[in-house]
Amino acid sequence: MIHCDCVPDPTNIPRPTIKRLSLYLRELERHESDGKPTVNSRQLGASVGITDAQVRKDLSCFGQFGQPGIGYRVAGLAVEIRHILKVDREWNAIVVGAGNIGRAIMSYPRFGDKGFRIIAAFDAAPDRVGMEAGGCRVLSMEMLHEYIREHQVQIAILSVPEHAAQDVANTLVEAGIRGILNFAPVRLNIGAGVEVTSVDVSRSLEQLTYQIAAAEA
Amino acid sequence: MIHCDCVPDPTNIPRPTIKRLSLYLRELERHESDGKPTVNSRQLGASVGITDAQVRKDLSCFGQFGQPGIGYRVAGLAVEIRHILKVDREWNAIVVGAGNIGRAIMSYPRFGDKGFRIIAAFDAAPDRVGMEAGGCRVLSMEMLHEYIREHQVQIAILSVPEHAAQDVANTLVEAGIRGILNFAPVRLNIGAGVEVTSVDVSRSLEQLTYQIAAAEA
DNA sequence: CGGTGTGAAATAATTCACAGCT
DNA sequence: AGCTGTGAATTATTTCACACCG
Repeated sequence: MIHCDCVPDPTNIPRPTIKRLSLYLRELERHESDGKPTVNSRQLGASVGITDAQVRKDLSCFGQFGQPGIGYRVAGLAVEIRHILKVDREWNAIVVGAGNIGRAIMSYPRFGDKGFRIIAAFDAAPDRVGMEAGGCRVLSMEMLHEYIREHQVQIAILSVPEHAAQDVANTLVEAGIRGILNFAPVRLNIGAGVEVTSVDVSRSLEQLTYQIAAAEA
Repeated sequence: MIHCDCVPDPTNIPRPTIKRLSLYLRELERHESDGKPTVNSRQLGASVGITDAQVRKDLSCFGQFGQPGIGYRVAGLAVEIRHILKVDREWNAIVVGAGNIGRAIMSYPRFGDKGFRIIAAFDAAPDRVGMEAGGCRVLSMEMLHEYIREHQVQIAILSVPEHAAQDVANTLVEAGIRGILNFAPVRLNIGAGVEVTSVDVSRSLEQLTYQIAAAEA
């Protein structure tokens, strides 16, 4: 169990590996609350739907965390993965766009458990300013820039309508945001240095219809 | 422009290709409403962030849709892609779990535009039964099974709490659902013949924090 | 044993580069 | 000229298989 602080050159770590890391962590947390002390690569793989070899290969990118003949210590591995994903710290997030999706995000209590603190929300519509959801208040969009700087906000959850997304994203970048979780069905045009991850429900539905049809062919 | 009704053996079509198809379609619809008659692979690629060769390779899995020297007819290609993704028809969907996320989905008007008709919602909590959002009503969970059969519901959008997700999914499968869009952060254990696609916001946030940290290293 | 870590082999996906069409 | 469609080459990812360790 070597704790490696210097993450090895991230460019040669497969993207798919990073995506699976989140799944492993989720599963480890489940084992943790079940009180299971260890887990092996086959069990972990089965629970996320992949092979044992893949699990071992993924983890080996970051260090040697297992014990031959035993498997992985659940608690220890969870700590390692949280460290790799950088969820071993608190992140300040804001919601931008307090429509239906935005307010649903504000109200979801589980983000706080995971270290994502939603500390404010913003909306351009005057009648939404002052609303509250999940214990945080909706502020005027005019305060966005200043707020991000003053409160060291690293992450913005962007849930404005499609047509406003790029403009608002530009403001976020100018204000020094570090990452954007984008719910609008547009590709944001963002310079280097700011990361974007998108969630697109329509797209997911389209994947589903394709798969349904393909399965019965 | 050959319209191929027999989709070639779907097993050898790369998964990434299918994911990109949705992006192409989105972009084509944008061009369509801008009144642009044609688009070439370089433009299309640039707008979704990939190379022109990739665009052509993706499309060539399904037929020959382009015209040398010209590019692709925007409207024609959109029709083809809708056909491939099976969004050239109407799909009946229900929302199961009328919490914050569920109601946000019900209220999102754009799904209807794309052929996804959300025709009902269900919740186990009596105080949520009878609520309305986005023009559709919340029914009792007890009616779920019967409703799916009687109304030919093909897709369920599952937005119940994590601990209930597997149970509800089992009910959906028994009732003959064909696909599930899963918002709960669990891997659903579902037999063959029912497709599952997941949306996991916590996971997306974790991808984001990893990327933010990796970018500055 | 039972299980990890890891090179080597196999498979999948992307990019190149160019013949051929308009 | 301008652009598609596509084999061939390259690069990325997964799987295999086995040495080695507790």
